[in-house]
Amino acid sequence: MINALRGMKDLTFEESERFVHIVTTAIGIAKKYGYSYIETPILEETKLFRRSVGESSDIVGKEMYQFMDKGDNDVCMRPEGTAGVVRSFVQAKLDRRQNEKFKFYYYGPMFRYERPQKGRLREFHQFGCESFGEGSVYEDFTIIEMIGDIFKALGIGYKLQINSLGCPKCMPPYRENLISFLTECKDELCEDCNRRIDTNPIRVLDCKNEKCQSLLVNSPKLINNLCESCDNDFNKLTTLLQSANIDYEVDTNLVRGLDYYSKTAFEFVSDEIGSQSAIAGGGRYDKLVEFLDGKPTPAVGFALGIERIMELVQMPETSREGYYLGAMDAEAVDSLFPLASKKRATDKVTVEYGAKKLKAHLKGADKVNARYCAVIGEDEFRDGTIWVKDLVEKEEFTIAQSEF
RNA sequence: GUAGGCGUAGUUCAGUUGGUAGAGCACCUGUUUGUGGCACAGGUUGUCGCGGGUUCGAGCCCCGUCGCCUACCCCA
Repeated sequence: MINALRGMKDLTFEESERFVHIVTTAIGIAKKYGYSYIETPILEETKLFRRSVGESSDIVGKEMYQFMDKGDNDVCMRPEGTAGVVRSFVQAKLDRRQNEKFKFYYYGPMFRYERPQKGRLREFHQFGCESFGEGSVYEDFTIIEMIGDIFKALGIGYKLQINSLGCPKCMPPYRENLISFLTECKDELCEDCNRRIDTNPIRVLDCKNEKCQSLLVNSPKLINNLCESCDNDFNKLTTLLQSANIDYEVDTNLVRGLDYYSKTAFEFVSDEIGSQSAIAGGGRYDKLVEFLDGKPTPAVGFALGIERIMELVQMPETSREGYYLGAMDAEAVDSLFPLASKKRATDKVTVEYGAKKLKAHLKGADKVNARYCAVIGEDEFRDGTIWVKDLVEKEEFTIAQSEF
């Protein structure tokens, strides 16, 4: 027997229904916010992710599904969605159309070569949105509000954490500041953090090590060292969230795992799904379009993890629906098909091809959760009629096949 | 990559100090020759993950291996 690869899952029945429910709910809301669908390839040149996601991230450092294809191209299964959308945006020269806004939503599989655990798969699915050309913090607010709408529509509880990562004006001086702080207490920090001081000092902030965290209480906070523009935007964002009654907490240690974020960063978390608690994350990435050879274009985006959300949504109980058609004698089976074709114009129809006893048909109708069980037996076949039973109201009647 | 837990029927699981495997659910049949869900009665289903070792004898003990889960790391 051949099994699915490690960290990859098949979805069927109730699970696949839930998956589709999440995607269609998110699409409906994204459309109301003016987003249109973008489909980009799953396979991209590896350097796209090296340049956008960043060499220092774990995603690029050790989690990429990367290989050489038959044409000797260095390619990679996308580990996240934003890079491909931005690449597409630049390739279509939409960056040249300054003053225009572009809003895209996407969904599909992402791949990261990690150890699977609860809420973490090697192939997983994200729904995401990217908004280009709008530098206003109102757009950051609107995108957070939209995610809130999606979770509300799905009936999911969450906590929202926000932070500002600053911009090229205020981040570098802060970074230097932080490095000197970290260097001073270097000996007491964990091994990983010592490595991070050189590779990505910002990441020390969200180290899970308790001792590190206790030392970091006194570390300089970026939120207190923002430039005027970043500070104004962050304050505006919190004001907007408050007036919209969206609860949030400022998490000064919230650092997104991808290098391209600046200014607003946010994460939606749930405490009901194990240690992989982020159900959505995103932020502003005003410099990424330039990094990928486009004209400077501000942008904000987010992605939500469909499998993680699947753990949280309850589907309404399915009710009986449609028709089950069967015959009790082999020669009557043929006459089911025109009836099925006709009914399918408006209803769900299941046809049983085998001749069976009435009892077996009734059970069959139960099994496919049909509302009506319709059977042609000996009498009905002779008379050109069909027997129909409403399995909910327990009413039954026999009508001409032409009236079915 | 590291650590812990678990692999027995379609499924959820039990299986004593080692004596050639069991239950619920599901499925099939019947009680009812044309009336479902409920009830009752019967019935089918296993390379005990795989390979080796110890033993008269291994689901159980030992070694190895593969897989799954959880956690670290990191992230959606």
